[in-house]
Amino acid sequence: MALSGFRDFYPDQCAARNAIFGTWRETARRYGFVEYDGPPLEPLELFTRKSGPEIVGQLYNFKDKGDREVALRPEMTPTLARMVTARHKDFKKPLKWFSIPQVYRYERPQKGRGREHYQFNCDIIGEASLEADVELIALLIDTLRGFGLTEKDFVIRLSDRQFWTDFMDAKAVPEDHRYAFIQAIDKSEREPREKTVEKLGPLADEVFAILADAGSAKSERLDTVETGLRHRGLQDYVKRDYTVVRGLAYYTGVVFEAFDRTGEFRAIAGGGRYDTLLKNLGDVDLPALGFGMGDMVLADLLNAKGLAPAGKTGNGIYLIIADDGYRPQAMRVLTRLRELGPVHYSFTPAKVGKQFQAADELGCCYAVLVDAKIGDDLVQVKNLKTREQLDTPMADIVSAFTKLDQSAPLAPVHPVNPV
RNA sequence: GCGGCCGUAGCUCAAUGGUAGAGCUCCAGUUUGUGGUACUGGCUGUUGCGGGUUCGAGUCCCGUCGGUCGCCCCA
Repeated sequence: MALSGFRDFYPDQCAARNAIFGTWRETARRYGFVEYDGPPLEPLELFTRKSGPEIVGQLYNFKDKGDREVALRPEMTPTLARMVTARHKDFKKPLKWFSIPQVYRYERPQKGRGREHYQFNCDIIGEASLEADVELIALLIDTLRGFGLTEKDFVIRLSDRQFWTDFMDAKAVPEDHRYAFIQAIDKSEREPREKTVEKLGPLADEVFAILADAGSAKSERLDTVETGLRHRGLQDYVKRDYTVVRGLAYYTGVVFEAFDRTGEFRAIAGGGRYDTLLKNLGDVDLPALGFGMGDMVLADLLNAKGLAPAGKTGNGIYLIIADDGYRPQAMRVLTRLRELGPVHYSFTPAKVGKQFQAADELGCCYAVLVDAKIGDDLVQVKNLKTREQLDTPMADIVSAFTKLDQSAPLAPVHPVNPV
């Protein structure tokens, strides 16, 4: 059995996972994002520098054989920051990069959360304009739409971290209370009101008024973002909600989280602007923003909506050897068929009926039968769905497939698990 | 780290404190070269593990390990 919190991917599950990856990649590329990757193992210090020593409790970390403190990456942003700051002069701004890393955390597994998952990361670096925020949120929306989800299924809750920073400035909240203040807002939905009131003190009434009526609080940034999304026809996918602050300390501007409308699942995705992070980590002053989306909550949601990508593996062509004496000639046919798509055949002599049954069970669309007629370079091609069959010279094999292809597309020529 | 629920065949589950079973899956057949159904046969268990109560424990009790859901946390 796999370690607690880790997953085995049997072929059907692997195909389903790869289908998710496929939609992620396709959508990112349509937005002009390019893919990058980094090492799964990093110096421990890379993560403590960004998040403080407390994070170690949630990491898979250890000493390697060279006595180096290392950790499996819990997130992609520090790696991205390192890669970008090291070579940022090699790249024209803004950078639009995405990645699908497997990330790890040492926590007790629960629904939608294991000790590893794949996280679709999209970041724009080197662009201060709010147009980038609009573009990134649009990409998030289109990604979810790419799975067949609609505005009835999910909503992006939009907020502005800077709004709260300005608010705390205006109310002269002392520096050492600000983290707790933000935390209290973050938890206000899940905690009893009295507890939040206690934490917020005299500002409680004002804060609750803002949370209850997002329209009462001014944010030009959110006005601009909402207008930009309206121009794209995406206004129904978002809702202003100042309770979203994101736990992370490093966000500086517009932040957002994607939730399913039923509230049954935890957040599907989250992100925002982190304009000062690259300067703090790498001493390169570049504005940046990004989001992350995990595969587990997404898969749970798609399952619940009946939108899970088909995990069926198989199909292709089954090569039937009518008599094992023709096996040598059949191998020549096999090589030719392999140019067209996935081909299966029996490794050992078997009755024709058995071979047809095997073809069936594998979900093959076509059978190609080799018998005595191979002496005249003829093979029998059969559509296993319609049961139609015909003899054809090997040279015309492709047109035979086409001829027998009634309604279904010529499945064998399409890859089964596109990645 | 804390709490609820659950551990019986590969899977889903039965079995009043009294000889551990079924369905599905898998494998092999149903006589000679055309498949999904049907039929026949076969494989698989230290009932998670360790103690205790009892004439007798899959069943009751204690512990432990594992799973799952939630809390904490969420970078």
